[in-house]
Amino acid sequence: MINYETELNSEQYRVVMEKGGALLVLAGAGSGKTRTLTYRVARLIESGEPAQSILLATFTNKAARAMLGRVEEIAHCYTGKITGGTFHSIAHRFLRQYAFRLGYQNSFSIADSEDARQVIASAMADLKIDVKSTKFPKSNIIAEIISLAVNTQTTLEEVIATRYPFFLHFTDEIQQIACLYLQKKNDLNVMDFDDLLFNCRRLLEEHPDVLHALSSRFRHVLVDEYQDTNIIQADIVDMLASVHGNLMVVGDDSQSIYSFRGANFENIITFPKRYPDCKIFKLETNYRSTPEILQMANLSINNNENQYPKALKAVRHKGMRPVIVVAQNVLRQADFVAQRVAELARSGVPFSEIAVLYRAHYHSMEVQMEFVRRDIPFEIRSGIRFFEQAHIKDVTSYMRILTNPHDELAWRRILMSYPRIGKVTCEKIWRLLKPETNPLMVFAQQEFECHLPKAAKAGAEKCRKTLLELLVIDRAERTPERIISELLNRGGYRTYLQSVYSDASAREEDLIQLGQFSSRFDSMEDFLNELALLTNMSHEEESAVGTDKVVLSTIHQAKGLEWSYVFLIWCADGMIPLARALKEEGGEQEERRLFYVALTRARDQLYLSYPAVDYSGRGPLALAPSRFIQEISPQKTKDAKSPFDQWRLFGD
DNA sequence: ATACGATTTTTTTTT
DNA sequence: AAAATCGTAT
Repeated sequence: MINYETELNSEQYRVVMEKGGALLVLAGAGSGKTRTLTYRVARLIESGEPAQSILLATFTNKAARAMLGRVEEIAHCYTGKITGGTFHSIAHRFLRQYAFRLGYQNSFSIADSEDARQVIASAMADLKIDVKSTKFPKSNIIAEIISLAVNTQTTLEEVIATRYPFFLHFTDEIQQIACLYLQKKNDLNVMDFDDLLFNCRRLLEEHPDVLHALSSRFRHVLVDEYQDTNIIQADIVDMLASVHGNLMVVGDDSQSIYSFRGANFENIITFPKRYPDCKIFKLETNYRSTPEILQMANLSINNNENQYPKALKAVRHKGMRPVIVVAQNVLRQADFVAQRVAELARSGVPFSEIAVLYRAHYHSMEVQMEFVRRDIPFEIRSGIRFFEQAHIKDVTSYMRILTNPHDELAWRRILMSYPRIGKVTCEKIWRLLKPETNPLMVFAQQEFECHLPKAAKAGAEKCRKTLLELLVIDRAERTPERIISELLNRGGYRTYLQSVYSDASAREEDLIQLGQFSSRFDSMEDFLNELALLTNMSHEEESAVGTDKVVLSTIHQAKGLEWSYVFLIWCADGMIPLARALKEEGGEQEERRLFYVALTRARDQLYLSYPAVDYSGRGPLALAPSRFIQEISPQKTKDAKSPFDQWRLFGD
């Protein structure tokens, strides 16, 4: 039995023990939000609620795994039957079962952002839009526009008018592209990330029997990070909780930082209007940070309007005031961070207690180089995600062809990786293969080559041979692991890697790891289906417990995490807030929330640094401190009440 | 006409 | 670092 009263404070205890109904929990940063959610799930299980009747939506799959793992520890139970994960992965699970009700084949595959971009690019090519002479937006921008329209449930025109007004005169063309994109996705039997959510809602809306089945099943629906949900996600939640009405949403409107992908913190603001009988709880005791860090964070976020009034109380003892570090230039900034990290490490601080945060991935370059130079171990949590790297996509494309020979996107990728096969030849080949019942078998025949242009024959033959190597493997032994080893050893992929990349051996290591990782899945189909929704290997997370590394991360990816020592670099105006983000409506407030999230990650010490001069552009550019620092600065310097100290690093 | 390699530009944030 | 662009070779 868990002793809830001693494990939780009174605020948390009330939330955990509350019977049910609509519950809104406003949880400030560091107030034990995850703990509360975890104990509530444990309590539900302990009080006899069957695991399969609980749904827990979190912001990352990792968070769901961590929470459920913790529930198992404290409640000594099995949580495998709890439906947990991101909205995308939950929606995916429902759709695997019911996609045919929406006119999809249940074997639909998921297009990640790169796939989506490529389909859009091909739609643009079909429509003969000349990108060059007219300054027409690139395919990734079009993808963004289309995605935003879905996620905010507005028209394309509105999205363009509010966020991309300089493309208004292209509205017609963009509409055509969107239309063709929709059609192409249907032809390909794929859903992009947005379709997962949109179709999930459509499923519940249009099929009352499915809605009834699912909403009867989920007696308790819990949602974490509710401030970062969009309209579709909120609708899905409302519908899933409609039978039993036990819906608990947890969030902090001050930490809403995902409006760029359609998140709308109105969801959390208007929750009491949608559920007039809801009970509101506040967790406002901060256990994480020193009073000094918290004071600075509170001071900053108070400059925002339209938020729930909050008063985060610190319980920790006095600590060090946050420090603003003005460095002469970018290199000095990196030098400072590395120097300080080394000092901390020498005084016995584990590297894993330190994080370097920044607004945009490319801000981390100099620090990375300095860490390498000084042999400081670090782990980067931003930039290209593991599963989006070229070599990972290459080998999984072979697997996709094997499991589904009609997977056009996979064929394209594979074919174009061979010499003298480019866009045009690839299309020619696919035109021949598409109508076949089994394109793979046709391609594997030697006679197929007679249809091809001379130049492409050698490449196509090589490709055919590689595929044959894979086809002769016994069906039972056709695991991702086996396929990877065949590709490397007999399929010539190792040679290919070496010829294209300078870091071929590191990529090969990745592939071996990928093979091992895949063994957690029941089948290759499962593995491939889940792949698009994964960001990094959970393998790494577990090994990370034992490894001692400094974390380098964007602020976005640092959400929900904490460290004893936090460095926030590039705190110059224009970098945070990012100049580009300020152009959006409400951009400054969102950037301020981002700043708030960054500050509240720190437990003991917080360093905010910026270079006084930036040499990366054309000519030197003098930088001012972030407006978020200026607006909380005291009028007089060296004011005893200043929320921070200031150091200047100049000269040699 | 196509494919490819050298050169230039351009970086927000993510499921 | 990766993508877009441009000129050259096939």
